[in-house]
Amino acid sequence: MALTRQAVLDEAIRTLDAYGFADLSMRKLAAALEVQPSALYWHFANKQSLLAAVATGWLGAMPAPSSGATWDEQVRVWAHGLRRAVTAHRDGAELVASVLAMRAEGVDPTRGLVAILHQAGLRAPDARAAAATVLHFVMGHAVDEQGHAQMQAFGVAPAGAAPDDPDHRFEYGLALLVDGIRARLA
Amino acid sequence: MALTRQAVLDEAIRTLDAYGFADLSMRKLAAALEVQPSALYWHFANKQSLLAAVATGWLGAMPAPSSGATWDEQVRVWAHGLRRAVTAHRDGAELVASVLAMRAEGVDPTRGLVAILHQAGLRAPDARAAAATVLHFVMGHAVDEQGHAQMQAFGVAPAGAAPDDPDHRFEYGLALLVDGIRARLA
DNA sequence: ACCTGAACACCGTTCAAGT
DNA sequence: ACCTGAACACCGTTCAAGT
Repeated sequence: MALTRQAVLDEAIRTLDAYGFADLSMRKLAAALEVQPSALYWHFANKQSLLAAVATGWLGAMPAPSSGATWDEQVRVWAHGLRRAVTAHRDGAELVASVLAMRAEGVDPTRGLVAILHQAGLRAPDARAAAATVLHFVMGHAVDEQGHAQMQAFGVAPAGAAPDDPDHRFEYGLALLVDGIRARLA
Repeated sequence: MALTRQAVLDEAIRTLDAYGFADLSMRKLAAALEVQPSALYWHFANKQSLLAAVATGWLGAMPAPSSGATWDEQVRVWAHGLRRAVTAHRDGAELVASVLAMRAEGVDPTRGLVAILHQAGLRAPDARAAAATVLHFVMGHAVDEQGHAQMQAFGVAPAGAAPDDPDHRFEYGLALLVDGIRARLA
């Protein structure tokens, strides 16, 4: 069976789930596919574009904004959708964050949110700034949450007190952002 | 002259400024110090603890909260202080973000901010959640800003329209967060 | 068109041995 | 105490050559 672009992507996600982002290498991936490392470079220009393709797949599965709801409900749905999309796989948030950091062509989950905020009444530049703020919050939270889960899984629990519930922290931060946006609409 | 812990740290920052975070390796650093790579492991347990020490140095230089001001002004000063601290050197935000992600012992810039927010009237768990929200915003923005500056420096300008001013985006996001916190105090 | 084989230029880290 | 030398177990990527 010929090696397919999609087969590489699927195996990359399996390798990610099995070994984590730090240990997701082209060589490990090639070994899992029973192929030489160099074979991967026929299907992808380099590792970054492979990771970008993985991230694009996840982000493309985000739910479209439901135009029937109020702007604040739409913002909440968008934020939860992004969080779900990037935390569905081990170290997914870290992978997506790394892809966003290198600004891969056309990988911008923010577009839908900008439209929502503009529709709500924010000027275009303000809508972009507010959307970036929400994006940074969701990604930062997701990376933090997954990294923390990873520590516990390896039994490296930090010495301090019991940490706060991630779900509660997420809801609190999101509510705070929504209130901040509301203040700028009035 | 004997190799000193501080000398290693200083040279690490110089190497960072010269080559960027991705190309900051223990071997390059050793070469710059005219020493074998293994010599560094006498002074630091591993690369992560060296990076943690660099980040700790930067974060330790953040201005202490000025207790004479209103809470919102203190939050603004804290956010600007963190942004300055992590963007002072090339890829500084990325380095600090990576250190925060691995939860190095005692590297938590959030302590001062939590105190400010608790003093302002937020319950302790809410103060921690709000502080984390501000932290994620500042770090996300700083990583984004420095990554973008890097692209331009290498002449890889993206095709789209002219990007918004980072300073404006930062001020807007910060004002939004402050308003959101205010809404939860009332 | 699609993949192998072999190489190039790197990594972080360990550890015996030297001084 | 502090560093060298040499090794171990890896990386991403390129490229001629095979089929």
